[in-house]
Amino acid sequence: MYWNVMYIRIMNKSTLYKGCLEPIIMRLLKDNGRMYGYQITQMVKEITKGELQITEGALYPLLHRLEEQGVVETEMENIGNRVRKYYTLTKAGKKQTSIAMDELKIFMQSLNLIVNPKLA
Amino acid sequence: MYWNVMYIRIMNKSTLYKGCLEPIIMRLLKDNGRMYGYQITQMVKEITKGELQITEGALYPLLHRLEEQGVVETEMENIGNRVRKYYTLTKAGKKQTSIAMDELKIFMQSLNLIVNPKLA
DNA sequence: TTCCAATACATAAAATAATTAGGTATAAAT
DNA sequence: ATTTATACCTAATTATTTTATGTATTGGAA
Repeated sequence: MYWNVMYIRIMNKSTLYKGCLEPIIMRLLKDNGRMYGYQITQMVKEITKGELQITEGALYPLLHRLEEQGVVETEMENIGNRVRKYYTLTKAGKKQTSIAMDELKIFMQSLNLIVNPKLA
Repeated sequence: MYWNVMYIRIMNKSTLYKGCLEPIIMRLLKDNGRMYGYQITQMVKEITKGELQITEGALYPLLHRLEEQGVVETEMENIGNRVRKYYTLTKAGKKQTSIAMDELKIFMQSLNLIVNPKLA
């Protein structure tokens, strides 16, 4: 017999990172090589001390899109009775990640110029 | 007689700042007191050396929403035969801007923790 | 040993926020 | 004279995310 359990989800502390999610994930994959979805959400939460929390509804469709586009490739791994789906950057994906990181840095610098105009 | 002229618009160098536009505008209004729409687009372009370019389609509806919400108030000014619409933060708007700036800073720090994990 | 929380995947509807593409008009520069 | 810059605006579309689901296994606490 199976009972569906409701979980309360408090995931969005900020809506600021629209558009930044993709480069964030690419960066993590670049640093850590091989990751699965749930691991990505946990690592982001840990690194940012809970400030950035990725919702599954944003993450999984994005990962699937990146796979479609050839940015990442996947392999399944059986953990007991459960299946994990690991994601790795492809060669093309690594190139794209470098470009994305350059763009992200420029964006962050630009943001900083606006928020901290004195430090220009 | 009137001829409609087509302008070529190249405005989006990055789609990263979705969600950041509102705090950016609030920050500029806090720093500069009284600004009109076009001036905001030009200042952002100038400060960021052309990296961030706000489209009018994003800016004006956002400014109107901020006015509706009581974050900003407006006054018209006649410049020759033309009308300028100046925006100023309300008292409530200034408070909200402080909060938005705190959030933005935390967001930027979080981004930095992900992009520069060694500097943690 | 039963229940809850955590792990682990996924999708669909709705909301949000931007781009793209138009429209109108004045003033300055070429 | 014509183009570019200034200055406002809106609507349709696109993109991205939240919210709300659904399914299922595993580990720990009561």
